[in-house]
Amino acid sequence: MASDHTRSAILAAAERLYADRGFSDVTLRDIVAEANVNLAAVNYHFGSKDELIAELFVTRSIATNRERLRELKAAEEQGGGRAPIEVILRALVGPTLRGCLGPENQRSTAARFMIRASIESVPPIRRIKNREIDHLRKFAGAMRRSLPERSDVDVYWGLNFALAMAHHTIRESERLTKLSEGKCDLDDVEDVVARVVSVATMALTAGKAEAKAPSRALARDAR
Amino acid sequence: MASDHTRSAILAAAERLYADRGFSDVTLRDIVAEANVNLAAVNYHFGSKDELIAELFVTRSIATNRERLRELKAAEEQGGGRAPIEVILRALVGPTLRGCLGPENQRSTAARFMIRASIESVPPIRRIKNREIDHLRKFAGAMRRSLPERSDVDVYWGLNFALAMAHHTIRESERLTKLSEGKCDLDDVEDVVARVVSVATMALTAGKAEAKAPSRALARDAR
DNA sequence: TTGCAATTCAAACAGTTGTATGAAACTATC
DNA sequence: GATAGTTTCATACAACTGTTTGAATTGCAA
Repeated sequence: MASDHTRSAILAAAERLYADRGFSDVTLRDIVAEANVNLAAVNYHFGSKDELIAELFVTRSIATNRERLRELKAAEEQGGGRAPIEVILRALVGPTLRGCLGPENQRSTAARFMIRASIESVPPIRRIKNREIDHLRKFAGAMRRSLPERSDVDVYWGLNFALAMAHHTIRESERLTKLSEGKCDLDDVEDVVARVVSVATMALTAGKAEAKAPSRALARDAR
Repeated sequence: MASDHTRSAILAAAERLYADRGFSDVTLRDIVAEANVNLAAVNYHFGSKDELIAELFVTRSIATNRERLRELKAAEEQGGGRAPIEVILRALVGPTLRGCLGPENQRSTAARFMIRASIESVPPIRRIKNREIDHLRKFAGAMRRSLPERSDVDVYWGLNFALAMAHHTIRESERLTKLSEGKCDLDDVEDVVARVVSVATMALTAGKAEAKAPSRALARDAR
């Protein structure tokens, strides 16, 4: 078999362009130009544009989920099946935040592509996306084990809010910087992670006896 | 001057279609079919597709902002220039949540259109969107007055997280319903508002002496 | 080297998009 | 009721989209 140079060049170029400019205004001609391959190569190697996008998404989805689950599993094993809620939340939002924020040059194309995918929702991705629910269910399970006294509804809402803060902060990072006139430092990723985890933890533990909401100072020093 | 029947039919049809299906896959031909007008009417009345979208967005943006500011102003006047943080947050996220969630038949096309606009970010809207920062600044100001002991950075982060929870919940309402197997009731809008406001309030008040985070029970009964 | 399959390539295709045109229909004023 | 200005209409246009085609080229096995 020949080297799949062309194939992987297309994948890399497509991911980069989609991450930078979104799905809606990146054409096959943009991709093949960036990859320095012929236009027909996309259909030859992937069948169609949609199948290219789908392959990209599936690959990255598996990788991201594996990374998140690795962190989660490590935490649960260390805690004998019950990880602290902060650690679970950190495993949930940390990888994505770290991949999408921080200094320009060390942002991950893969993470930014995944955020685009979660935002723009093109047909080929929407079709696959249902699987991610199974993935989130694993986190919901871990959170329930960590907070057995909490109702399921509250846990789901906490999970929802944690993802909300992480994704929205990534999506609107530019606006937040402008609004705060640079006072909110989006380059300090670990501070952002700490803030999101802190608020989500409060959301999940407030109103209970053992609600030990991490102080703001703690969140800020956690870097 | 003649009645602007055609003009407003186009605006209404466009808003409805954009709200339902997003900007990317609604064509001018879809719009004129829905509005029962001729294809050329759009360019005759608005100049171009982009100007149609821009007019739609500007109109709705002004209306939404006016409603939010009305609630905010009322609260501040009643409190002598200092509204409780919960009330400010409610004025910020309440109108949007109420317009986008709740029973199918009473959802507002306008609100759903605005959410689309905040999600998909097409060029004509992106150009205008900077004004919204000025609008958010007014809320940031009110929040600072309400929590004078809090640092600016914390206030901006709180504002960011409040919007995050509201918008993300709207965007991913379907997924949350599926994930929770219907346990999270997205039709109970006032409960959703209460949860978002409650968590955002905690985020803004935790770690301080007067931090009286509303109990979960309070949030749930606030409807 | 010869032969064959896999890959690349330029070119063309069919479909859709937003926009422009010029004639027709309407509306109001005198 | 003729006229001038506005609005509607069918139609055409040019640009762009993803995809297909068939010939050229390549790489490898016999």
